[in-house]
Amino acid sequence: MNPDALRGHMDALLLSVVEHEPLHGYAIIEALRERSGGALDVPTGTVYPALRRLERAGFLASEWATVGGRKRRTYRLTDSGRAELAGERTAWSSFTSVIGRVLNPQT
Amino acid sequence: MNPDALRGHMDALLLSVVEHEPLHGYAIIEALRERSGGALDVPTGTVYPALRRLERAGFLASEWATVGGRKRRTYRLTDSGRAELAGERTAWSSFTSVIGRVLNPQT
DNA sequence: TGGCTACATATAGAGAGCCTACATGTAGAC
DNA sequence: GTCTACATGTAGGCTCTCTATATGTAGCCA
Repeated sequence: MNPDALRGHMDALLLSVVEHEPLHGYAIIEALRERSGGALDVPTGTVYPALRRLERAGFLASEWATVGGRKRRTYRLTDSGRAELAGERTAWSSFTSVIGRVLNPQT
Repeated sequence: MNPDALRGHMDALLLSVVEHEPLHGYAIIEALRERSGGALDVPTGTVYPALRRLERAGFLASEWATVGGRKRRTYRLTDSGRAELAGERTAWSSFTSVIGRVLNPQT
């Protein structure tokens, strides 16, 4: 998967993966890999800064937990994040529609 | 349309628009606008450098023409570009499939 | 005891592409 | 004489994703 293709869609992916259950960074990466059938293997250098950015934006909230001696920062979706995710889904839908129409026009 | 969303897809858009007829930069911008129903309004500062990049890559070839006293640089798809476009279409298809599955998983 | 793997987070710096803003020029309408 | 449409191009900035590196715990195995 070409990294550039993900530009501007990473936020939606991250928000959607914590929609129904709070997850920590490492688990988020695994969830993305599983949901995509292995196609998405996002490096930690992408995910951790992105999560912090989304928290700064108010879409996520985090708290520390210690599980089995290991520290985790667990992220959950805020109300604002939930609204954002809905908007991202709509945007994704119209995005694919527009690009699809240009790429494969039925003449 | 969020500019970042287009990242990595611009090449496919440009190649697809000159697939069946050579066009010059200005006309390419108009064609993108028309094919997208007005949703895509790509600035010249994006298109002209991108076209040059695609020519350097061997996917497009250009020649100058003068029409009505105005100079145009007309771009046509090369054989290599045609192959690239086919690849981009396949990549687009799998890209939307993967992101769509993550964004809206049917549980 | 030492080494390896899985788990877990984080930052610095590079790379690349799309954008804004600006520069330049012709043709035609009013 | 001014404005709009047509037409191309560059410089610099912005932002996101990636690679590479750093740090540390827990558990397994030899």
